[in-house]
Amino acid sequence: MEIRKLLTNFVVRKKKTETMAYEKKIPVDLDCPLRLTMSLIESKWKSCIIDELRDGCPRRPSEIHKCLPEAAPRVLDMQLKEMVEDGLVEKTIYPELPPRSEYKITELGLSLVPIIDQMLKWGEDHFDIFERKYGKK
Amino acid sequence: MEIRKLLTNFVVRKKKTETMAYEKKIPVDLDCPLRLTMSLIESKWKSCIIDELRDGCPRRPSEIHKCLPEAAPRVLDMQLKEMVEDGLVEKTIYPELPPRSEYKITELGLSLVPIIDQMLKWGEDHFDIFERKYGKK
DNA sequence: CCATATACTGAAATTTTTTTCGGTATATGA
DNA sequence: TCATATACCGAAAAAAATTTCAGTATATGG
Repeated sequence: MEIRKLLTNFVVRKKKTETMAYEKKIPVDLDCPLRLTMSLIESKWKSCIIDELRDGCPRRPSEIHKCLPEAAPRVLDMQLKEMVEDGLVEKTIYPELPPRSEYKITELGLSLVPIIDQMLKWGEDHFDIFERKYGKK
Repeated sequence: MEIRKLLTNFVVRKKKTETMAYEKKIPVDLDCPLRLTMSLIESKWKSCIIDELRDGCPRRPSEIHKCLPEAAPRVLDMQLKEMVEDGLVEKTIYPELPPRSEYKITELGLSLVPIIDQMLKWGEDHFDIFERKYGKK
């Protein structure tokens, strides 16, 4: 019974992790418009990626990595992949060697920029409060 | 060496988990205004809590729980606690029995409402895309 | 031939977040 | 006396997200 439970958990976990690498189980939250929007951008780096690509210029993965050096490249890859699936970003693969690909923000992705902007502005306007509260390392 | 490493990890993990219940280790991300704003609202239910309290009326925890039945009560408690720490919400405890307390959005919390609104609107405007893409259970 | 740069991947480790469970306290009304 | 309602808490389990590691492929330049 105990072993069976452990085994089941292991299998489930394994499967989740596997699918996670390819596709989210529940990619977006359709229950509530607010959670829908949040679920598209709340991963650690997605809002930053949108901010990076907002000018409409295509970027190569290595450029994006350079701009967000704190993020593990693997995560950026995965989050970009999800954003492509969600239609926020489009990807072009050039059949060259060494390989080259580019990510470019879509119309849909651009429509999120005003939200990103407001969050940027809010962060700037209230930075001092939180620096006083949590700052100085 | 191996044991030492495991032990260290254990201690760190334990400590992290313990503090987590009381306070976040790095409560907000001060490195970037965008991540700062995100870090205040990106937890699963925080944006919904703000939306719940936006009218300025104080709410008792049990009312908030009722409005967000999908969230585990424990999480709402913890997220409310963090929001109080961050200054987005204020809490009043009435010295009565059975216990009574109320949460009310602050000025700072209210200043996030326009962002919440924009996300709500975006979610409504683009719901159909994602329902077509990911919907129908 | 060999190191390099590039984009990408699977697997596993680690960290963080969320959930579940079992408990605290005490006035009130049956 | 006893169940009820209320707000809350600690510990641990479970789930999810992130990071790290060790690889794949192949044209190009030394």
